[in-house]
Amino acid sequence: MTSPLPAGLRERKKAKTRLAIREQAIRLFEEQGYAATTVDQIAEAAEVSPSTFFRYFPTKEDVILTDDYDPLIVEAIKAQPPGVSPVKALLNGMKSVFLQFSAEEWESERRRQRIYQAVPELRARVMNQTVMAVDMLAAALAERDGGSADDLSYRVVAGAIVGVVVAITPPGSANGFGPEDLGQLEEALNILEANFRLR
Amino acid sequence: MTSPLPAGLRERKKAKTRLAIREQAIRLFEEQGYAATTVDQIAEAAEVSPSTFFRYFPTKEDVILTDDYDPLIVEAIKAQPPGVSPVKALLNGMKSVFLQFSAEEWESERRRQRIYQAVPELRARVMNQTVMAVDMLAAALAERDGGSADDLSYRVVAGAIVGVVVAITPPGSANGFGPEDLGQLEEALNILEANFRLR
DNA sequence: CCATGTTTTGACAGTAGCTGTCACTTCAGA
DNA sequence: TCTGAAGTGACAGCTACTGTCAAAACATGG
Repeated sequence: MTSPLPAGLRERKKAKTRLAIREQAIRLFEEQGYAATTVDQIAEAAEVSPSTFFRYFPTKEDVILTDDYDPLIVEAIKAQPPGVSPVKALLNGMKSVFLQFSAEEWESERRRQRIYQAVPELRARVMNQTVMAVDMLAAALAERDGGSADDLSYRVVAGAIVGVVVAITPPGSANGFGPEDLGQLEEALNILEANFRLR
Repeated sequence: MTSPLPAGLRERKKAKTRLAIREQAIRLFEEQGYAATTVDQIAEAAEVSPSTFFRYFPTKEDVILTDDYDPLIVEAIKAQPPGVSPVKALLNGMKSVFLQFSAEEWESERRRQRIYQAVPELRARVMNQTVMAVDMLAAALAERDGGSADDLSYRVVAGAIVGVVVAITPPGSANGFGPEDLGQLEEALNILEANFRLR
């Protein structure tokens, strides 16, 4: 009865169902592989009908693709004062979100990443999301120091930063990105930072 | 990029069939949209059976995804002397390939791009290919001046460069990348170059 | 506590991408 | 011209995904 936010019984049940589907899906993906697992199996394991599955997730891919904290990072970046360099702004933004992760959140995230790193079609979708983050980052950087998001300079800086972030998580990284990798992220961004003059 | 190697009749016929499938597919995609076009329709238009279609292209997506000149660009980059900066090496490499395009090749490439820019699932695959180009570029840059491809610096530089290239071709660009866009590419890379100190 | 309307759900049918198999045709090389 | 290899087409089957519709679960006003 002591639930944090969800007011109605309906909302609570929905959240529960969604969680159950995702958990069972990830479990089955780990056990049998992504392609070998059918939506029917997931639905049965989560004790819902196949049609209900698609009501919660538009496609089978979306079970893995959903990522809740990208917007949080964007907010954290915008909150950085204008004096901070673009690279440091992103680094601080990412750290401020990731450092608040609980052990369970890290573990869950790591499982998610292991799956999509291993499945090309999922990885493609995630990479696309990441590429689209260039737009968000460029806008955030522009807003932060009152410039125009259309300014090519912002896009270049944002592209370079995102490119570096992507570059340090190659397809082969089997264990996913964990707290122990924050160091390499910082190192890579420092290399970039050390060679940037802009702003 | 015309291969004057019609060795056997079989090879010629295969190339012809492949070309016919791709041409009809692109035509139908333009006319009816990607999702609304079935493989059966493409097969019929190209006068082959549906099973033959899948023998030439593993998936419907592959009709659009195939890109022949990425390896050419990599070669052109490796050919750049070590004195040239990484950014200039990539720019020169890309130019040396693109500037040899005929009007037909540009037009074909533009149609291809228009389609995958409009279809999220295709765009995702292309973006993933692009991200994987970071590895190739890092390796090419390392090989060019005799360093190790594992050196984080190379990955950072490669990531930044690829990030910038991606950043200037946003999802909305409806007309695709054409010869008239080479200028903006050069401009963006110059902005990056102007702010790079490394090497 | 009950009657109301709204939301959620499950069953069913249908489309299309993709895979595998098998026999038939077409071509290349000796 | 013969023989083996490669290309082709028809067919069957699985699964992701969509749409419809009626039943069940729930929220709300009386």
